[in-house]
Amino acid sequence: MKLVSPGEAAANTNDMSVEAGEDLARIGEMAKNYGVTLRTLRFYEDKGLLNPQRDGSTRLYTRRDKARLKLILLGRKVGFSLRDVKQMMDLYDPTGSNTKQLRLALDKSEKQLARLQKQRALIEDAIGELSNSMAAVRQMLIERSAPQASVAS
Amino acid sequence: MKLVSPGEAAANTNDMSVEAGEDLARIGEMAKNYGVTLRTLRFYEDKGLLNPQRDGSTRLYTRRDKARLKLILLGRKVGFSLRDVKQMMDLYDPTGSNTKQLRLALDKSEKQLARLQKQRALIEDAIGELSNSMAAVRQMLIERSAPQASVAS
DNA sequence: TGCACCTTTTACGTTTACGTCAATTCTATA
DNA sequence: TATAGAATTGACGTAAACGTAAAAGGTGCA
Repeated sequence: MKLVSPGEAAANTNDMSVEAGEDLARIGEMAKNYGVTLRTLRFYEDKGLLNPQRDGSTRLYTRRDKARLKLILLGRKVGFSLRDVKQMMDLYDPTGSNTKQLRLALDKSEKQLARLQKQRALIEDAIGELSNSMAAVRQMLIERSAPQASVAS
Repeated sequence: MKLVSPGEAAANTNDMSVEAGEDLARIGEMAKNYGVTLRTLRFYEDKGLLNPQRDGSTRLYTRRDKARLKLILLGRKVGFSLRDVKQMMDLYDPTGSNTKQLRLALDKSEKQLARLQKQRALIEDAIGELSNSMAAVRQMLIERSAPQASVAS
């Protein structure tokens, strides 16, 4: 039950309790590699998005977990909720054609795309309003800082 | 202490406990006129953003409250937090030039504008990523729905 | 052997802007 | 007078995605 010492995970010959050639990562390495915190990884597991193996109580992340994490992060980036991501990933079936999964993903994506476009419109609107207000405020400041201009000369 | 009956607030001669010509609105009317809920108005009051008078326990919103509410809603629209809005409004002084208020507003606005632009960039990025993914998914669906095309003929 | 570092579980805290009761009171109207 | 429609306060709930502590167990290295 010896573990890899941190930083040399690649060059080792551990007990291969699962498969040959698997390079397992512990939580710290995962966090570093993917730019997330330990808490986040545990949180995702708690939500059923990840399922690392265990060596005793230590989490060991496989290639599969890494792929899933990548998907989660992509989903997060485009604005899906974790619940959505889970719903889509839960449909994954390595033995089938995954048509249902793909359809669901596409459906959710279309809706999310619409949301994003709406959001963008809102933001552009806000930018416009804010710019207007700023111009007005600047004008008021000018009038207050140089009122003598209309008196002198 | 008679109140205006709902719907005829304009045509009345009430007791003018405050000022002449004030057309006071109760919370329901305010909500309807500004498209917010009662809860929202009470919440804003709780946060010190509004300060309606009272007739007994009934809230009466003055012209001033309406102006403040408009500002709140504008602030909300451009993405300020209520705390920011309050901070800016708290500087308002009817007897002064309000230079400090204006400077603060401008400062906050510049920062908010930067945030909005950043957000817009993020959203556009997300839209791009999502569109890519969707194209990929569509492609996968095509390959799954018509695999006979590469066999037939 | 001692220490620094990694990891674990559990569980409450954070943020923002309200929503949603619940119980009660007031008021106007038929 | 009965009833429906406003209004009140109080207080817990919600959403999402973690943050942050606490207390403890392993482990490699000097």
